[in-house]
Amino acid sequence: MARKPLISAAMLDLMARREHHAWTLEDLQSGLAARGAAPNFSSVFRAAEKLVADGIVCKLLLDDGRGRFELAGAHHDHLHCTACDELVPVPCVIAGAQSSALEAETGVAISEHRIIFSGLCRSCSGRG
Amino acid sequence: MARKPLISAAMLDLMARREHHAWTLEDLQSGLAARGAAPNFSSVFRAAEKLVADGIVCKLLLDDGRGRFELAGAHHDHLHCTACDELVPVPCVIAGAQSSALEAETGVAISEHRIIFSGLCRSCSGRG
DNA sequence: CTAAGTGCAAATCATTTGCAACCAG
DNA sequence: CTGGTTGCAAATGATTTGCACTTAG
Repeated sequence: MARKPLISAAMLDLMARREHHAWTLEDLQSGLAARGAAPNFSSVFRAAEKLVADGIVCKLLLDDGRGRFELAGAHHDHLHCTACDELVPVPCVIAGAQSSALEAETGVAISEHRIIFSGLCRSCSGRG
Repeated sequence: MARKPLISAAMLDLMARREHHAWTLEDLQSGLAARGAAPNFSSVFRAAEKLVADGIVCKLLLDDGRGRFELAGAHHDHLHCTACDELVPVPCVIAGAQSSALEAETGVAISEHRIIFSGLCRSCSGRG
């Protein structure tokens, strides 16, 4: 067995700490570095992609062009805080009926959706 | 006056033809090329960015990492067709009440949102 | 040996920027 | 001359890939 846990394992462990809800590769690399490991960026990249391939982690791309990785789980949407740049989870507001109505109205067939709200997170809005 | 219209003007003209709802820089360049102009990629890029700066065009980034430009207009959301890769407009399904409820529930302050549905467009779903 | 996981360097991709040439006023 | 456009080449930023090395099984 390895002296050090595999990067992917350490990564999951790190993500479970929820310092961030969604992590950039850089977040992951520095987070791992802070916890003893000092993995190469490529290794971080590959470990993250592997977790995505295994369905343990989800990846999404923001308008800033940087990917973010989050632990997979129940569906939810996100708010991208314009103040602190965090991507925070928010419950989904799209009811099945709405998407059905949209399908009926437009003729499209919807399989999933992704919503990014922009604004201030709880902390930055002063209500945190 | 220029013999050829400025790229930005030709670009708007091209976009108004709605061959696509949202155009990648490559779409714009090849579209312009097909209509006589054969602008440099950088020029296409700058013309598009200028239109965005002028508020005439909106830019958005899909998960494939490529930007798409669309004529600015009333708010709407999009469906990214997994079959033909087109980004088609769909009416917004988020009512003000819903976003207010979400703000009240989570403590965030929402200024805007962006929804990308994934699925089949009208044509590809066979209802087109 | 064999496959998985890593590190390092080099390659990709999609822009973005620097700079000199051009053009209408 | 002057500012706005362009073309071309080089620079960026964020991944992604190639390849050799190590190590558990």
